[in-house]
Amino acid sequence: MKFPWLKALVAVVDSGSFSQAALELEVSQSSVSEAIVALEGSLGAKLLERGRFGARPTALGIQVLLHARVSLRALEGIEQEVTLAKGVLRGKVRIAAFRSVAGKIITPIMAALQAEHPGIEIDLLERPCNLMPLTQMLHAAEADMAFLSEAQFDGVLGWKLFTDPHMALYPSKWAKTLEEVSPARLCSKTVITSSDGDSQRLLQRYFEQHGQKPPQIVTVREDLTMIQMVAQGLGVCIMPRFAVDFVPPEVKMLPLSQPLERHISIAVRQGALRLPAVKVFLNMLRQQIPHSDLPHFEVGMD
Amino acid sequence: MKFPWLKALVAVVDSGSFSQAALELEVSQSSVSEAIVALEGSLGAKLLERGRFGARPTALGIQVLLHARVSLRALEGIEQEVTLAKGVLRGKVRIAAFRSVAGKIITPIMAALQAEHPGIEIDLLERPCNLMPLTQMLHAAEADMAFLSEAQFDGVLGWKLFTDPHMALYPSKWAKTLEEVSPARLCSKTVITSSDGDSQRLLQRYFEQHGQKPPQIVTVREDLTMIQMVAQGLGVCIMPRFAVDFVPPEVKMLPLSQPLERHISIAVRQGALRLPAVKVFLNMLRQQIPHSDLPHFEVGMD
DNA sequence: GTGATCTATCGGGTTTTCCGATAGATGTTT
DNA sequence: AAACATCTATCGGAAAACCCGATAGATCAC
Repeated sequence: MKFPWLKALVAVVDSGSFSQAALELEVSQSSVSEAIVALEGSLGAKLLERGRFGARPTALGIQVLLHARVSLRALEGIEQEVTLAKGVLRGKVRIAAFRSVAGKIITPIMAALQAEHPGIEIDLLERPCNLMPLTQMLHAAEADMAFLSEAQFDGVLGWKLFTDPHMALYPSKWAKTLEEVSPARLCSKTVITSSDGDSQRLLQRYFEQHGQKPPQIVTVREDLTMIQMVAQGLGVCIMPRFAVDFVPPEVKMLPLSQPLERHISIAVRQGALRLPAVKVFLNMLRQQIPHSDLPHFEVGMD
Repeated sequence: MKFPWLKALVAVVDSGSFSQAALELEVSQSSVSEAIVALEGSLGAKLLERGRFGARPTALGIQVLLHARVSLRALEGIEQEVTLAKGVLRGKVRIAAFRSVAGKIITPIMAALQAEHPGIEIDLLERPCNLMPLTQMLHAAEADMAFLSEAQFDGVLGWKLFTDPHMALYPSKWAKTLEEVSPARLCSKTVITSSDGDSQRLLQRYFEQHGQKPPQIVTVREDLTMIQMVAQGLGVCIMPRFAVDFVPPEVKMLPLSQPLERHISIAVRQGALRLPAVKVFLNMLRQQIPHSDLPHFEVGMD
């Protein structure tokens, strides 16, 4: 088993083709091809399905890839550990997050990190959080950390950061005196919510729980579009407060009388908790968010 | 970074010397030396302290080792995955356990495993459970699983298997009619317990909790010796029922009126949960122990 | 001092790795 | 149908890595 073989495998799967992988790895295409052939030969099994389209992993390839990623990531951990011992910390941190978190939490941390540890590079893997549970990216070792919108860590380490209440965005003209919005009142309106995330599912449950027949729910992708729809009087938008960053005067943000909350949490791939860069990131995060459950991590030798 | 370098590093640290490592790896001593020199050179840091004694890791070396173990173990995972896909499962499983568990739980599983998956090899790392928390061996990737005597998983995955009540071993002649033993009664006797495990600490707390001044506590290493001491009338022995496998007629086993229990659990290094062999082991364990919290693990592609 | 037991280094044979060039395979466009 | 675009596979050769045996150097025990 040779290290470059695994790097090639991962690069090919990530980029979708041998030639693309070669570019990313900055080696020749023949090298990549030979590496894969050697790897498959040494294992005695086919890992990639090739074709005109490029290459994709076989069922076995997917399983192997998982271990390969772990192995390679651990090697990066070695380098991080060494550079840390020399005084500067350098290394990559891969974070899976959905948009609102990506923008509001991670950006300031990136800035702070830039100042304090310029060697740390953040790979932000932005994914809609309904597509596939972000925790799965941890299991597959595709990411080191994942922000979740629920405090459900299936089998991975995680901590709750804060609770984020959903708010109602009402057209101002409908809500001159209104101070809060009851489920019953919402039912009579068209409800607009994000198609990202699992707001839609949450809302369904919300109305069921409060004994209301769900109103018409429209899902929209862009936050700005949703708000503009509200401004036009097309309906009421329900979205997490944290995801709202601007409301025009035609729109009024109101709390729900029956709260609907999500719990923003962070989950960590256990192996990643050994990486100095990850520990530093988590410490920054903890500093950024008061009252979270996050403990402090000792970075360096223990 | 080359894998043989890491293999050499791990072997050297595990065996304590370059030459010993060479024997274990079945390569020449010069190879090992060259590998370590190359590794240190490529990292630009010293990882091993050499001397007449052999070699031991520097502070940095210990950190690096941790990642190295993870990386290599993941490689084994690749091979396991491939052989599994070919129909037979082969691979090593490293288990940290204390003696009573080692004997009574693991042995039958080994037998069953032998029959069903003869390719699986079990590395039993038997440690007294008071010396260092076995969970630490998981963090260091020295073991894949660890049996614990408490359901305290600090940061690692784990499940409770069963609760194990402590029993009193009384000289039969003192206990003709006695059916159970109260803390008060114990106080008047010399109490004998194991020096392995944390029975001693448990007992201290036990007496404090039940408002008794602790009696004289003698700790002994060998279970048989303890029982023989009881048979001789030298005192009363308190030990977990699970650790008792034979009592002579001169000794009577009695329950405690105020229960003192330990919770036998199993903890898994998260990365290890990806290894097919580990999943198979856990499934066997689950089968062996009814009513545990252990879930079933799907082995194979998912 | 002698010997035992370590690690480090050197020279050389074998294998691996990597590259550029090129062949083969397979759809797409003209 | 021919030419093209875009993949992966293979070949020959240069450079590098790997591994070994032999041997040098260091350090402690006696």
